[in-house]
This record gives sequence, structure tokens and C-alpha cells, in this order.
Amino acid sequence: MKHEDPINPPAFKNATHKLAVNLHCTTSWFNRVSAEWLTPYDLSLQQFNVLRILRGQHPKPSRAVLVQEHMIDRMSNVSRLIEKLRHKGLVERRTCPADRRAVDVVITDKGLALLAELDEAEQTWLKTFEILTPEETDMLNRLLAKLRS
Amino acid sequence: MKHEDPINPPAFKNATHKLAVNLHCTTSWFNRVSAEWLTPYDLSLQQFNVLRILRGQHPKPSRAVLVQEHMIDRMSNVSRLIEKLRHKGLVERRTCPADRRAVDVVITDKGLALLAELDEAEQTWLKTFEILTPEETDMLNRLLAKLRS
DNA sequence: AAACAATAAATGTTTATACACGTAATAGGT
DNA sequence: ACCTATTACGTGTATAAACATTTATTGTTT
Repeated sequence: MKHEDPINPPAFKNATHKLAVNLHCTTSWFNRVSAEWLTPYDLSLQQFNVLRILRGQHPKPSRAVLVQEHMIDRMSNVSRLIEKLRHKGLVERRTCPADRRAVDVVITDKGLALLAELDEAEQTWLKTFEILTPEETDMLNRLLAKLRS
Repeated sequence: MKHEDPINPPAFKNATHKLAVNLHCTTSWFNRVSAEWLTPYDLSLQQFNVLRILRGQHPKPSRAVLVQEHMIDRMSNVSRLIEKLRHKGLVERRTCPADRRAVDVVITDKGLALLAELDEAEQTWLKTFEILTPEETDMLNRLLAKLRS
């Protein structure tokens, strides 16, 4: 892990430039560690998020569009993602009777059980962020939200 | 853009959980916007970074290993990345005479010219982050660094 | 000097992502 | 009822990333 100070000879022009590089590092770091904690469960971060969205609606079915709208990563191929989860037996799909274009997706018992298991593992994963004090956590939440606004 | 509040019914359990989601959003956002500003120049963020690293060493050649070490995203296929840049005429490669396993890579004049052009565009891109006050920028830099430590 | 380990790149393969297009079903206006 | 636009989803394809393996060269040990 030598990615702390990536661009060496030319230091940062200013704090904003430093922030851009810092965000790049953080992005890379976050993708890596978040993938890591899910790897043992053979889930990607997106798959995990879809399951969580479905659990939020359970036992109501969710249409694919609804899932996509709630997803953090905008991503055009929800179909394939859901198909993948279906092959693992974590969700079920059926054509929506009210609107035959749409697809109703529900999380299965197996999916719910997996999520329950993951809830515990998530606590460990969240400890990664507890290196910050509560005040720093709040502050970071605020700054990131402002940055994206 | 409806990714502000991604998971709706079950709100955040606590500030740390909120931070995890917030970081996911930020990651997704950053990847998107950083790709966008380079798209007109037909460069990926990594390609841009490699060019910057090479410029930092110019006119000294850089070995591929050195480039990889300085890259923000850890990534095993520097070879292919450099090949892509070579096809665009932005870098040149030659086997290192001192160690025939290694490859010396140098940025070309065309590469330097492109970077010069990009330096201007980068100013515009950095304005994205100037929504934060200088104090907030410093604070965010500090918090992100601490988070990854 | 020979054998073995370590290093630098390249390559192969599998999976994910982005983007665009195609298809079927529905909604809305006339 | 008919035409058109819109919506919901599926698919095709090209590119990128992750991961392991292979090849060539060098360093090291005996």
C-alpha cells in the first residue's frame, strides 16, 4: 500500500488540487475495501445494495425501475444484475400483471437470510470508519454532501 | 440525478452508517464527473495520471514499475495502459539497456502538448470543488486522509 | 558455473461497466 | 379505434478491471 502520496515530484498546486487527488485516492480506497468485505459472501457492492432495497420493500415486490432509481451507482443494466441475484436464488422475478412491461422483483427467504448474516459483518466493516470521532464523522458527512450538491 | 438519498425507507442507523453510504455516493459521483472532464480529450483518469507521472520525470524515462507505483489506482496491467498511450502517440517505449527486463517510457512532445492543453481544462474541473470554502477544503483533505490511514 | 529464486513485463481469462439500440406494452391525444 | 410517444426492460457490443499465469532477464547461493 504505497498510494498515500501518489504524485510525487510536482506537489499540489493548492488545497483544491490536493482535494481532487485526495478524492481520487479515497475513491480507489473505498472501492477496494468495500469490495473486500463482501467478497466472502460472493456479492458485489451493487448486488448488496439491490438486496437492501428489496428488503426495504419486502414483502412488497419492487419493480426494476424502482430498484434502479434507488441504486447509488447509476447503471443501465439492472436486468443483468437482477438475473445474477436470481441465479443465486436470492431474488425472484415475475412479470407484473398490472403492467406487463414491468417486472416485479422480491427478495427470497434465502436472500433475507443472507442479509441477516451480512448485517453482522457490516458492523465490522463500519468499524473501518470509526477511526473518526463522532464530530469528524458528522463534519465529513456534511462536507461530502455539500461537495456533491 | 436522484442519488442524494438512495436508500429510502430504512434511514441511516447512525452517522457512521450514513458515512458509508455517503462515501459510496461520493465515489460514484467522483468517478462520473472525473471521467466527464477528460472525455473530450479521449483520456481516462488513469491515462491522464500516467501522463502526469511521466511529465514529472521528463525528460528522464520512467520504468513501468515506477509508473505503477505512483499510480493512484492499483492496477496490474500497466503494460496495456502504456500500449494504449503509445498508440495515441503520447508516449514512447524502449527496452531499458541496463536491464533488458524493464521498459523505459517517455512522454512525447505530443503528450506534453496534450497535457499543456489539459492544464487549462483542469482549472475548470477543479472549480467543481470550489463550492467548498478554503477552510472546508482543508478540513475535508484532513478528514479523508485520516479516514484512509 | 549451475541451479534456484526474484523481478519486470506481457498475456489470457473472466467479470464488470458504459453506451446504444431493440422490443414489447402502455398511455394519451385526436 | 388509431396513431404516436413514452415507458420498462432486455440485449449487443466495446471497453475496462481484477486476477492469475507465463516469459524473459537478472540476482544470489553454493
